[in-house]
Amino acid sequence: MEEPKLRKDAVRNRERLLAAGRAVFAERGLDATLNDVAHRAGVGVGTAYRRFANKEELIDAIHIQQVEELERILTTALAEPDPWSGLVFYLEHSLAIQAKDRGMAQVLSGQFAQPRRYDWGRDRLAPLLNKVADRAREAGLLRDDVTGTDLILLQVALTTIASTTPNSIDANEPGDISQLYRRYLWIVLDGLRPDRDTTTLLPVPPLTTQQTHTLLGSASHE
Amino acid sequence: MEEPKLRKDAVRNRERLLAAGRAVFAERGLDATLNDVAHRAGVGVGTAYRRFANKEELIDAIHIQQVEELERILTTALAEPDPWSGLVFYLEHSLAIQAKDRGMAQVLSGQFAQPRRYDWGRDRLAPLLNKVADRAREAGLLRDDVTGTDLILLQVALTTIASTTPNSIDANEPGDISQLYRRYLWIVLDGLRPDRDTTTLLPVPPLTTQQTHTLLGSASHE
DNA sequence: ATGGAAACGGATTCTCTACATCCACTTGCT
DNA sequence: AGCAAGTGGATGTAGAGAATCCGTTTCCAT
Repeated sequence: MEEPKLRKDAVRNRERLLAAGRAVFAERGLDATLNDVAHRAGVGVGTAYRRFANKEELIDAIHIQQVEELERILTTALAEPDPWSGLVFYLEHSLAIQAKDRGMAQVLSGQFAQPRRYDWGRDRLAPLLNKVADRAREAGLLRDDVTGTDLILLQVALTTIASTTPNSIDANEPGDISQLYRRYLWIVLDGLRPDRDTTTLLPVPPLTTQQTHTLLGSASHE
Repeated sequence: MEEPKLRKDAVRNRERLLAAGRAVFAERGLDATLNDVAHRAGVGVGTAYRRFANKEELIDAIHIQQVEELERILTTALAEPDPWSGLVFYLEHSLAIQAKDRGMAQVLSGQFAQPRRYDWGRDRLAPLLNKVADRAREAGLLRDDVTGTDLILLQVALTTIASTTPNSIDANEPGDISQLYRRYLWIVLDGLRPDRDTTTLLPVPPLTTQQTHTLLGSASHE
């Protein structure tokens, strides 16, 4: 193994940069500059570029942590005894995170698509998410024409609202809007339940997992 | 009135530029360049800048046409005898247009927010859209906690999917994905109907029209 | 038909912005 | 103490889009 072992201050600065990166990318999205991140970390730009070859690499490092976070959420969702509650738990938490983390939302929605860069994360999360959907569907709590990939796409759609909304300073103030996405999440959830008079026959088939990943991993917007 | 009356070739070129602008902005979104548009119009850049002071002004001119188009759709929706069909008609058509016109989607979703620039259009469409929603709700065909602003926000969310999807050349080819957004539209529509066993109490109140316009008219993303 | 105002084309200039490097100086480690 | 490792931030570079300028062409009123 090649472990050049960093000096103590180098390790400390790497840590600071990661934390600052999370904060800056969360607030301003992934077009923030490595200079911005360095400043926030209280460190020179040169240092930033010695610790991470470029912005991509820093984003990758952060992305790994975030995938692990989502993995924990999915695991918890699967541990939930009621499959529907598990599904709701996942969507609520995943969206809550993305509402506060613009950068993460960008990666997960494929709006920062470096062609195959984030496949690793998707490959890791997809099976768990599919299990969440399958479990609910097989229990008769989720309409039977809906799959795990549908949850991804719906999440992408709702994330738009979550990130359009300003992150209020005080979420209790009247007129606070930071939770607005939850309103639409619950409308969607009602649309996903099977217990209704008439469930509409959906006009288009769902995507395969593969198609979904291709779509989100290669689309480039603005 | 001040009508400097343009020369015949100038009028023709203005027309070409408008058409080219619609095409280019539809395909590539609003970050396309006036140079791009000029090229597509078969016209020099200089000409483009003589006919339209800058990109903004061209976009404005196009935007006016598009608002009128939406107005016609809303009017037709209101003429529909069944209020629910009217609502569906509006969403289907509006989304279909935005799926093919990335630029329009950007303006309507507030992703190209020049602070108060597009208020005119919103002010003009909002009352009609509210009427569409009210009519359906009062007929008991739309859940009674849902308003016109909800339709706007849901539309914004669904537009994300519509514009993430590549505009297929041939919409009949198997594996075509250009209609995918309709799948989620219909899930949402099922969530909007009142005829179900349990309608969930929504966790957040709807936005006022004013709030919605502020939100979409000032948010900056990308 | 003709003269001159209007319009045209597109190479060119201007302005920004982000990325990345370089090197004189400082710090941590043995 | 000594030196490799690390640091800061001014500076260089590159690329992209906006807009202009001016020599040439086109329109149209007389």
